[in-house]
Amino acid sequence: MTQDGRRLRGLRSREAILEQAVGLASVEGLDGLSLGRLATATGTSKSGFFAHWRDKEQLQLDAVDWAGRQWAERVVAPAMKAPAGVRRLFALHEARLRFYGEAVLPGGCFFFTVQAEFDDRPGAVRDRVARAMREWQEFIRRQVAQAMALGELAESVDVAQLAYEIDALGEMVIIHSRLHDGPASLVHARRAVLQRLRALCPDPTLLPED
Amino acid sequence: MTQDGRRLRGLRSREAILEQAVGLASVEGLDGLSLGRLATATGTSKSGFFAHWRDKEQLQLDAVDWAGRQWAERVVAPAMKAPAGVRRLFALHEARLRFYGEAVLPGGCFFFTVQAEFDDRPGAVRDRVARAMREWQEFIRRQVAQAMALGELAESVDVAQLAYEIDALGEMVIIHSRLHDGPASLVHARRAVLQRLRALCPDPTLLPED
DNA sequence: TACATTAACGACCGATCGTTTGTATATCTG
DNA sequence: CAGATATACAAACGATCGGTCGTTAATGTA
Repeated sequence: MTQDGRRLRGLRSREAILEQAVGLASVEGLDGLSLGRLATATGTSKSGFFAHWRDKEQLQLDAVDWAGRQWAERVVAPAMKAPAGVRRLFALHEARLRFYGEAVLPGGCFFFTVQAEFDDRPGAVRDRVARAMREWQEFIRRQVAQAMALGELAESVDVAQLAYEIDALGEMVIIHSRLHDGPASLVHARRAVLQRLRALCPDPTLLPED
Repeated sequence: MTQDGRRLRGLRSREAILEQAVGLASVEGLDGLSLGRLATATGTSKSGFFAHWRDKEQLQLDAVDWAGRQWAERVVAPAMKAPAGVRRLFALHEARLRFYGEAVLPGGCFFFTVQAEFDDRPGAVRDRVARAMREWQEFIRRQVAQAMALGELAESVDVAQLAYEIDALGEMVIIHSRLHDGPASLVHARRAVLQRLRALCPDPTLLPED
């Protein structure tokens, strides 16, 4: 298993295809994305895909995983550098907004598009997406709980409730920024969470003023 | 223009088709919805559509209008019965959650699905959807401004900011309730807005406690 | 009554969909 | 080196897509 030559080339093009697939799917969805257009975008042939994946659904499942890894690297990892507690919680929110603002994906957010697409459609893809989103929300809840354990959030805080609000305010940026106000919604989403955390934090100086 | 017989039958089936189209589109989107499946669902033939609409896009535009009227009747109108101010603002939020909770549309919310579908796709449908959503958000902002004018909200409130938060918390219910926690997200969304309004209202007794 | 309009249909069009098949070739394994 | 494996392709499959055409019958208008 020297993993080079033919094997390595296979892995490389596999990754390249998945990257393109995630980008395109962030715009038109995982089902809206057709193999023909994906082939054109990657400069390959439709039939070549079936050397890597049994059918379209397998490719979709791998695309979900790839997008999850990208999110972990570009959003979660940078935020984890901040000290645990409300600062890390807010860093997480800011990292997400930065990911959107920098237009890393042409459609803004892969998971948002795919959630809206599959939330009513049973199947393996929906299950995989749901699991990823559950893990993400569980992760936010852990950060909230940790901040509370550190005494950086009022004891009256409902963990699930606050986690829900932070996630909702972040996710809605996608729709609002693309359909109308553009960067203004980024500002709204940032301030909404910042003010909320400052109001609940016994030591507001841990967070920026505005 | 006696408006009966042939003419009336045309209007009736037109409305029936649009109702089906909005329901189906709330699940699979306006483009995801195919004319063949719409024909099956309405018990008519594909080609019959072209007696009512020039092409698929015209049907999509009318579907957007139809969904807007439904929203006005089933969400806005009931809320307007509440007295102006924070009570009407919260009634609006509750009416929306009721609309979702009662599953009036099989996909939960037509506009949510269609926004996610068209936010990156230029064209007449996108413009129509964007206009409808702008009007909706402008409407929420007017309710916030009115509540402030009535002295029912602290003067420090940023109108656009609060309106954004209320809308975001309401809209995110669709994804969360369908993909994982079900009715729990309805509770979260209700409490989030209720607590926010109570905190900003000089006379919290105007609003329910929980 | 005579004529135009309208709703609705079945049959069919070219394009595209996801997928299968067969083939050529480069790379690994023994 | 020999033989299995993996990458990638062109060509073609049946199904479905949005849309056109010609027709039929009921209704509206004169």
